[in-house]
Amino acid sequence: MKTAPQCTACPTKSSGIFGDLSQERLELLNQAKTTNHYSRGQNIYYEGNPPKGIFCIASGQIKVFKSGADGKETILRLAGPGDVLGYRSLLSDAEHGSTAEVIQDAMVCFIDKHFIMTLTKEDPLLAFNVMRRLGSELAQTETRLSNMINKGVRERLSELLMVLQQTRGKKVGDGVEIDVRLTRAELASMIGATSETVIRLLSDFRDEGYLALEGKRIIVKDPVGLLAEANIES
Amino acid sequence: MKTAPQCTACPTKSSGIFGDLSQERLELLNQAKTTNHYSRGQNIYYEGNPPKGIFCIASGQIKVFKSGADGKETILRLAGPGDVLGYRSLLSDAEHGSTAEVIQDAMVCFIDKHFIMTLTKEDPLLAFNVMRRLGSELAQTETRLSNMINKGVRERLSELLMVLQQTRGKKVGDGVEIDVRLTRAELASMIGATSETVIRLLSDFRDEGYLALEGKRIIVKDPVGLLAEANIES
DNA sequence: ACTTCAGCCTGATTTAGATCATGTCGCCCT
DNA sequence: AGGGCGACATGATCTAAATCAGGCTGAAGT
Repeated sequence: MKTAPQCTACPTKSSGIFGDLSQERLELLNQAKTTNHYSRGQNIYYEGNPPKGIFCIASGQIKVFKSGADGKETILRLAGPGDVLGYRSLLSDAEHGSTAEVIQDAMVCFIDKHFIMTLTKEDPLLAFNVMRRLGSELAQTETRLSNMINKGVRERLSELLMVLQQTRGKKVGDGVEIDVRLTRAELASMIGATSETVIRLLSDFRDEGYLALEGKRIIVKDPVGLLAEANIES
Repeated sequence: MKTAPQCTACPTKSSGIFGDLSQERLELLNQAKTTNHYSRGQNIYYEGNPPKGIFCIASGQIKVFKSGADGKETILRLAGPGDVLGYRSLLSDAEHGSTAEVIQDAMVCFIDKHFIMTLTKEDPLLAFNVMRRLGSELAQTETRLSNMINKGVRERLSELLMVLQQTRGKKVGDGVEIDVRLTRAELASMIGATSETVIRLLSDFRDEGYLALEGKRIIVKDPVGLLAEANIES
């Protein structure tokens, strides 16, 4: 059991929604939060559960997904350090519309519903940060929806790889490694495809020199070529 | 030219985001807004334009859509009286990610960017209403995304018809008429399908007794049967 | 060490829905 | 009245990607 982290010294403070909080409020938040460690495979909350508060990710990686009728899951987004989970359901006070599962061991702070709601009402800047986040998630989801409709799997996969490379990339000798361990099935469920199709396309991309595949590692070697495949408009 | 409407007496006040505004603030808003009439086919704003403010719909129907590479459009949502357009782009101060086009003659009030931002900062309840709306739009879009991935066109169409029937339904003698005039192509672009497929499925639904089709009118006669087709989980 | 099992990979087959082609109907415009 | 046009309709193909069916590999468990 590690010592509990301090919000006042949280490395994700500036990138999260609490970056603009005053010192006193941050101290209050620090008192109010509780911290938990989760390991790969554990769930933070489940689709259908009533929301009890929000989760602020200090470290690790989490996938947020919906389960369809036949159990097939659709990954809505990945969340890492600085991201906040569960505020959407809180606003409408409806049950969670998705499940959050840890894919890389994580440290996550929990903030009670009542506390965060009060804090948000008192602090317009916090409210604005939340709005901005919701807005940007909405924009992203709308783009994905549009991509689902008028792009093929190949384009969607290359776009996903580009995004992952930018947001989760780690420079290695001969390229940029995607630094989240995702199975092919998970990649597939982020773009609405099957694992077989993703496997085939990854091999194609490797054969075409865009990627190197070393087991679970994916290293992007030719981002420019890959981007061209994605065929992004605007 | 009709006389300009008064926010203080706006019939959509309670359903819109300004329902909780104080009398004084509402009066300020009333001074600040400008009102425009648009007829079918006119655009309120275009994808790629910088946002200048928000649009509050007093009457009429508007479709909000994204255009794909080949010009194929994806309708993101329909907006009617009480709905507000354009605040998403305002928050991130990015260009509009979609186009808004009038499909039924509309009266729309425009509120300047600076004014609405200030108002939102001053009024936590307004901020909350905006957040709630963003949250519910996000939830809806996430559900649509998930449906795109693990449901067939038939299920998506019946779900859409159920939603339209509930949100835009008008009771008629032998059922509920969907009271927005949408072309088959527009229906198609709301569920990621082609107009041909939608035409075929509508005929099927009619043959199966769920609907009556009279030209452009769609009358839902058996919502229970239709709902069963939609196969909605949870 | 052997078994098990999940993740990966590859090939063959199937299919939902797109695309293409063609025709009809009602509506607006000279 | 005729011509043009956009929406609706229906049949015939085509195809991207799912599904099905194996088989391989490496890590975990007994």
